[in-house]
Amino acid sequence: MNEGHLPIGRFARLCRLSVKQLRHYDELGLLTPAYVDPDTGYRYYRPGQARPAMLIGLLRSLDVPLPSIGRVLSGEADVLGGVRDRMEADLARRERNFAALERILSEGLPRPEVTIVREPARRVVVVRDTAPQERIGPVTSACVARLLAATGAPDGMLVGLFPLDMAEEVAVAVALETSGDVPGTSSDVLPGGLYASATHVGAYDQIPLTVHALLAWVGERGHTPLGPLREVYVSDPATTPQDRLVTHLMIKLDDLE
Amino acid sequence: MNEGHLPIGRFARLCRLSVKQLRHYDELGLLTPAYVDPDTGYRYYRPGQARPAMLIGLLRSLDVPLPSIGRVLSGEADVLGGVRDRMEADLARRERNFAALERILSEGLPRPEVTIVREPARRVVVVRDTAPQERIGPVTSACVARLLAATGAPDGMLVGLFPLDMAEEVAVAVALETSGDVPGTSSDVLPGGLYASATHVGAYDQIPLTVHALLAWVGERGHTPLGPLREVYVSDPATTPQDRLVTHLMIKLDDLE
DNA sequence: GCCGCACCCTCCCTCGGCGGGAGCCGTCAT
DNA sequence: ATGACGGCTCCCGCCGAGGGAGGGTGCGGC
Repeated sequence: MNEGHLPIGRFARLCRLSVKQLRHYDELGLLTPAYVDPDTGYRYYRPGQARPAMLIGLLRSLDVPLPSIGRVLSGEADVLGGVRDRMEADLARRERNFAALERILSEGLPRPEVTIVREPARRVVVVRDTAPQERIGPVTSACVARLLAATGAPDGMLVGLFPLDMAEEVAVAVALETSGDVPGTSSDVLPGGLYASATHVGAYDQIPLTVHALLAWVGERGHTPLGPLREVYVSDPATTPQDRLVTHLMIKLDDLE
Repeated sequence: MNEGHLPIGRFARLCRLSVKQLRHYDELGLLTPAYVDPDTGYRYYRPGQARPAMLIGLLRSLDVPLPSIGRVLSGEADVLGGVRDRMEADLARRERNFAALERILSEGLPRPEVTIVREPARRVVVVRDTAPQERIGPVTSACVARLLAATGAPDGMLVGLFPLDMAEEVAVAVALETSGDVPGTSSDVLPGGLYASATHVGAYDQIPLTVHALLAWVGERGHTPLGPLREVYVSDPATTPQDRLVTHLMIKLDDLE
């Protein structure tokens, strides 16, 4: 019984894990000691448990969550694929955040000029979709492509519409001003009225920076923004460098007194 | 007193924050309500507080920690620069982890062949430095450059020595086998004896994968690894593609019985 | 047989940034 | 006056540990 059984401290040194970690993994059922003394509660491990123990350490060092590691250890397939996908999305988000922070550091907080403009109601054709937050960019591009494919050449301003409260799934819409109906698309009317408007210069990824400044301006004056945010795409992203893209951001205001 | 004072829920909608968040920021002193009713404890905010509130929201959306945001709000300089540096290091680490996970997914867990070899004691010249974990790569390269600059052409095997327990600061050493003293470097002797050895093929970033496999092999047999890990650099990273780099990993064993 | 030391046990607190909910009270429009 | 909200405080949970309190054990030396 005592042959080759290691108490937790020795086993921890062998596997380069802490005693706390081993107890935690025992508690979660990831790595049960080969023998637990029923009187004292002492945990004893066999050297053969070093490989699964170190596998846990390896995967943890790669930021794989413990529940996923548990499923890997129990032989479930495709667990790591899912982890990989989540890590990839997380990585992309962090890269965007990092780029935004660098922009703030080099250019300061965006303080765009905000103006109040009176917009007429506009008759538009609309293409809609939904996307998780991190896929908004490509999904919007796809909507634009579908819209332009349906209408041919653009004959009016191209507008993106996004809800202000960013939930898990975001309803994305792209609208193009038009004079008549276009088959295969839904026609709609964007409401007119007073809008607060600011201009964003830079990559589409960093639009949230200017949106925040716009909404701060609106909030400071005690207005409540209404309805979806409008993004008027002024530049052609195919021919303009990312950091020169111009976008007008507009939000409808409630009663202006 | 009531002019333009908003209760917490209305202010939360205005700033696109949750009531919970606003209470939390109040508790931390990041954003104190303009007025708190001393009888009821009700918090009231002014529209002018929307800008700092939304700044908190913006920075949080970029993963800036709340304590750092607090220092930004109180006008401290260079806070975001520090945050940026930490984010950059974190991002690099996550990218390495992601690459390692992709390797595991495409090639499976590394299961290198492990052999026990008898090594002679080797007389070497050594260059030492210390580095935080995430800077081990470049610091090691710099040590190699210094070593080669001091010795001229390499006349023996090039070895990296790394402690097994990865602490905050890691002592890095690079050794080159030599027959005589070289001025300006320290001379040393690598101990001989029995070593467990495995071969890593791939980027230096992913050496930990094979190290884990090697140590698992050692641990499974009940041996305790001794002293620093040796990495014998077989390939020239200047002329070999990253995923073909060959490195021998060796660890001294205790008494083999 | 006994001492001491290293080791082991369980239980609880801490960190960050909230979300969820219980249980209670305030505000405001009808 | 009444009900529908909305506000308040307090506590728990998440994740993956680390830290420490307070107490029991294993083993070597005398």
